[in-house]
Amino acid sequence: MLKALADPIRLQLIEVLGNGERCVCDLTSELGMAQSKLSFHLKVLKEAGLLNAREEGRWVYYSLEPQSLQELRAWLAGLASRCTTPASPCC
Amino acid sequence: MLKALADPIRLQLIEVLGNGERCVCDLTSELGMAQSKLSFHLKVLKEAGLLNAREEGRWVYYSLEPQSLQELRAWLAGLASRCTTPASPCC
DNA sequence: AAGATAGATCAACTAGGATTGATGTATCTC
DNA sequence: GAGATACATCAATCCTAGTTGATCTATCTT
Repeated sequence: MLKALADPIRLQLIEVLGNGERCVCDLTSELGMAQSKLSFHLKVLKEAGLLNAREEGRWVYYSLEPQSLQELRAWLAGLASRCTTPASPCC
Repeated sequence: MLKALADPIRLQLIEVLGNGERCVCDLTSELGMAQSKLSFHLKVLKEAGLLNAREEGRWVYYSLEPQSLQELRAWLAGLASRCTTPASPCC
């Protein structure tokens, strides 16, 4: 999942979709990028569980999956809660 | 920063350091990996602002930087708060 | 049914990041 | 000072992930 987030184009997509659902053609024109490229990155994000796809006729609407965002936040919270324990003196 | 997290070895490091500060030699033996490899990944994480390094004599202790974790959580929270807006009908 | 449009998929190419082994630097012990 | 240990860095190789252009499928219009 984190791997999916680690690409500038996909981050851009996440930011845009952070403002709400969008159809692919919107995204294509908004980001001005080759359609196959966009499609590739959407697929990566979707397979990582970060996006929902809603098909409607010949259009597809993508949106962020809030649950996976929540998972990430919980993970980070867990790390933050324990990470300040000092090391026992080494070797 | 997300790019730094997007590597299985670095994730392992993050998980271990999530339990508290560790010295490099600890990490080397715990993860059973080449020292140069470990050093490379620690550097990536440090340059991303995710780790602190505390030098003490000839040892170096690494720990997570809670502030950067907090930044990430805030970012995710922002995304989650707005992402459910439905798309306006397309094209 | 023919043509157009939205979007996915594929194969070939490319490039950036990871691994490896060797070397460098600093600190410690004796 | 000599040797050992902890860690960082470097150059060369390798590999995976992204890009591109073409093609494919499905849906819509007329």
